[in-house]
Amino acid sequence: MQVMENFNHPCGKCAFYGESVWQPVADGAVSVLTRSFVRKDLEVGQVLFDQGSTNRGVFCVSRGLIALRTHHADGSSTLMRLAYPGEIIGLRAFLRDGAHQTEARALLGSRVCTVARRDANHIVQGNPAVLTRLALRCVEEVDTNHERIIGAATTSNKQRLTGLLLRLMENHGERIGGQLRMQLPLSRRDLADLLGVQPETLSRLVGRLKKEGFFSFAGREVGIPAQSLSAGVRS
Amino acid sequence: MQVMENFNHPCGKCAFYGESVWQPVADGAVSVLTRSFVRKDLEVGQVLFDQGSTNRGVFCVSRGLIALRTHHADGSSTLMRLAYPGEIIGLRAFLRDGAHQTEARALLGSRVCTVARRDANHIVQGNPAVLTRLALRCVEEVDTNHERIIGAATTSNKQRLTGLLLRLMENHGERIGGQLRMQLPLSRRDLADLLGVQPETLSRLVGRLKKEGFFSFAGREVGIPAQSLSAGVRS
DNA sequence: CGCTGCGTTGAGCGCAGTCAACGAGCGTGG
DNA sequence: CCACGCTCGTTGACTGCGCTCAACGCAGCG
Repeated sequence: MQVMENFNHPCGKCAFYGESVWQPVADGAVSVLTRSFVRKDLEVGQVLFDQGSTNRGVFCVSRGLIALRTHHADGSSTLMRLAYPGEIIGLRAFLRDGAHQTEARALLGSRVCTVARRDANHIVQGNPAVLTRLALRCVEEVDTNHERIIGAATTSNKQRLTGLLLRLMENHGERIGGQLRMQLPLSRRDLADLLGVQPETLSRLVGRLKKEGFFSFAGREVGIPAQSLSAGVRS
Repeated sequence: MQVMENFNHPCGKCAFYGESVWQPVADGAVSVLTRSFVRKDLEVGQVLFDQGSTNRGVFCVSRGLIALRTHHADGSSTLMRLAYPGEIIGLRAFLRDGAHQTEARALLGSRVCTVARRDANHIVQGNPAVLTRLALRCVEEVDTNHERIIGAATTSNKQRLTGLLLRLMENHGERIGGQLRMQLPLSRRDLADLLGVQPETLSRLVGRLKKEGFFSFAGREVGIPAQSLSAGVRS
């Protein structure tokens, strides 16, 4: 059995310790890590970092849900990514030592663990295994983007909305009677942004799904038959 | 003035030596690098690696143009990326030590330099600066994907085709009289794939651009007024 | 009370997907 | 040599979806 706790390590009690990018840190470096390790709780809607701001460290989501959004010159915005617990955010800006391309905002009450830039750099230089893990996170991000690009090119908006709702249901759904129900963590506008369509179009897509009967909608409440998810739906 | 050549280093005579991911390799490690360094010339249409094949090393484009394409279960495919000289390909599969998600095929006569997987791993472990450069390449890939996703969500197909043609013109255009001309390295189908539209739609987009007068098309020959590119067109 | 943001609905329209047909170019094989 | 099949690219006709503008209901809040 794998060691799942390490009481000296700041991530030692985290549910994602095994996959933590800081897990390889050991010995003397642990004290450097602990020194600059900050847990920060975020209210719904609170901003962790702004688009264009300079990176202040490596951020790891510990609890809740963070939206990464880029704002465009014309005032519109695109929701690029949802970051769940265990995921790293702001990684690109950290690695290139530059400005954040996205804004990070809490969609739910959240906790984010930060390792300050200076110390994170120091640790990374002394421990290549950490850099390896960071690079792998980056690779995963490319994978996610590829899936999104391919999805946009090969599947209809209705299909993509269905897939998105099922994925959200996996993370936020609870069984209530014969139904799986969730409170959507996203506004309609955010859902539209994720699919790359206009809010009006999203509203019509939702209407079509509702009419087809599988999904039920009431505001941000969404429900589906309870056994649907276990039936091999891909994340 | 920066040192642009290093006769001991296998990349020493390459035009992209300064930015090479192997540039930090020095001393004894250079011999390891040199030992497993292979230059391979590719004919038009030749495949460097297949989708699903296991990674054999780190590939760097030295000359020509490589298309990275993913094939889908239904037989269709999506052109994910064009790799120009100086760019690394197959990086994700190398970092995660897994199968390639894309097929790499030469669109022009090309040269690709390969460092075999085993030695590349060895070098990376002994030299964190190399891993840092690899991670930065990965970050750039995420940036490119973000631009593509944002472009798809915020601009029309006609605009995106225009932008794509201008970028291609920067790389392949030659001044002939009062015109900038190029031979497109891509088929119509590939252009359509890059934009995420059907071939018929691409044909009509080309037709519309031709009618508007700025671009001229004759098969794969494309021309624009010569002064257009210097006028601050963004890549 | 009016303001603002969110979400929905309706009308109109342009564009992209789909299916089909066709021509040009090219290599193969009789 | 021509016939044939093939890929590539274009064009036409049709359909339906998504964008745009507009109006409206609703809730929260000053």
